[in-house]
Amino acid sequence: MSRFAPSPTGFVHIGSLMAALVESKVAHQTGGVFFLRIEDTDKKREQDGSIEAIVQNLINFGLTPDEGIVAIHPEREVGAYAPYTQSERKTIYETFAKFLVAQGLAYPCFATESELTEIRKRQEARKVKPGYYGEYAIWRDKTIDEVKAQLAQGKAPAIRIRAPYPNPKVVRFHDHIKGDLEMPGNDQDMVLLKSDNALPTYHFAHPVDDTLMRVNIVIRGEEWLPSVPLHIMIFEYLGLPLPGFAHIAPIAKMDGSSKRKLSKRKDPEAAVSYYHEAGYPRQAVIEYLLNLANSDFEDWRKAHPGVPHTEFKLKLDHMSKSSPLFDLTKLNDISKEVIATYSAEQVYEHGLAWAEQFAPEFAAILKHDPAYSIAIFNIERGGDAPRKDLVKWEDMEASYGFLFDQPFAAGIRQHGYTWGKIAPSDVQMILTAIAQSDYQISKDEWLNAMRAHAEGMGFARDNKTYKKAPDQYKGHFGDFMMVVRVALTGKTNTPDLYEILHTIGSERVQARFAQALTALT
RNA sequence: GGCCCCAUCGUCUAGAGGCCCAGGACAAGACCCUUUCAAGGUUUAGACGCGGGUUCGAAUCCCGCUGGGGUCACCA
Repeated sequence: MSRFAPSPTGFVHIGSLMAALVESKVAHQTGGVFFLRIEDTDKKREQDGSIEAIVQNLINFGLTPDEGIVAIHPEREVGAYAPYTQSERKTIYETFAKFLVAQGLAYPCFATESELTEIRKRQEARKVKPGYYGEYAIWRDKTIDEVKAQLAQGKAPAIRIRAPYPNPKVVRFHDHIKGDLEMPGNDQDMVLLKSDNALPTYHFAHPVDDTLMRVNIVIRGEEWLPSVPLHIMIFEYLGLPLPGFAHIAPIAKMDGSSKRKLSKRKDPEAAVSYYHEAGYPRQAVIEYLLNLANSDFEDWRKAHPGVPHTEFKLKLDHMSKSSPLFDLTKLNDISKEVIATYSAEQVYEHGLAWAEQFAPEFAAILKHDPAYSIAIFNIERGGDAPRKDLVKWEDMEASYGFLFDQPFAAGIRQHGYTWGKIAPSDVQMILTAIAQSDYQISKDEWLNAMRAHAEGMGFARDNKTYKKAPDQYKGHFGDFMMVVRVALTGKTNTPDLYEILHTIGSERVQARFAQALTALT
């Protein structure tokens, strides 16, 4: 049983997606349940619509939770341990807090914000460690009457834990990623329940909820590592069994000469939505993340082509202890490989889904004649050497748009034809000769026919021949074919010409040759 | 600054005392193939942060240093 427990701040970080991925995998490969719990105890930071965004992102990346908040609507909540939204669990936390107060393990604190900053200043002046502890914990040993007096004035207390001071015992625990760890025990009287709304802090909600919801492994970001002693203390005060822990190193990037955690403010690629918008197939993002999590994933992928990544067994103890640098180039490579495994139908389906959301005009073109679109995506696809030129759906129009009439026409209007070093008169000669030629023959026959044309017009039959005596030729066969390519596509780099010819059909072929010819005169 | 974590090619990493003058992938270079491009094939360059131990033997174990990161809230 594992959980993904984000707070609804309107932003899903790529590191969170990594955590959710690891959580879901670990739960599923041990026959457990992966659920989503919303940690909305800080009402100030909450953003409208962010719960929907979280669920949607999880669904987009194929990490739909089994329980908890599982869908946007209509039936949002599933599972036996509801509610899965912390603000709806208030009485539960209060009950646990009362239990602690009754035992003298927690106490009400009426310290104001200004008193707290005052304490901090004093600690700074004395050069002692900051915080609410020992002699600085001004409400630690107040009498019941003093508490009642505040209450009578209508003041609401925060509930703080009574930490052992000055000699907390050393905490030893095992982390499934980091290994055996030893840290000084907590001696700070941390807040359990907040004064303004009596909602719990993360530190308190985590032991309570994860126990009640039967979480047996807590997988979360490494930023929580320093507060593990506090958490363990709360579990012990409450008399609850400890879950397992696994702390994931954050994903970082280079900023000048220093490394830092991917930042929500500075780095667009920190947002999970970035990948969705750019049109990276979800499988590519997930496989990239899997590769960061367990680097032997790529060996597994090579050995098991076509097998869904859900079959891959993730090993927590193989995860890196240090922060990896995010590498967009590597993601692109993986994405290219992923798309290369897709059938033409799949490319059409995924590409269209992306375009409908982010490029509606191109979507309309794709949908106009689905069979034609699929035929286009079928060029150089399948077989042992599938074409690997598409990284993400965002690039689809640039790479394949010219095979559709409207984008082709628009491209010519914008850039015209780029004949390069071939003289216009030669271009005309080539096109005139080629325009009527038959291509309803095998590829080899067609290429031979083209080569014959090329040689007849003074082009070298191949690059090698040309290089031996460049002065004797107008160019080599490649130069000749480039003229055909540009006339047909308006571009200098395209997939295989023979396949293009057959895919776009003789009507378009004729029209395009004719258009190029008129453009010359 | 205190506490904690971490440290192998540019990047992600393999490596659990001899299998390692350190292996793979991405990126870079070269060559081959080739109707352009993208691929594909072959190939080159590229790392154990430093200093001490332990040991017949250390990338691997221990100590110190250095460097990087995280965290020190009534945010999560």
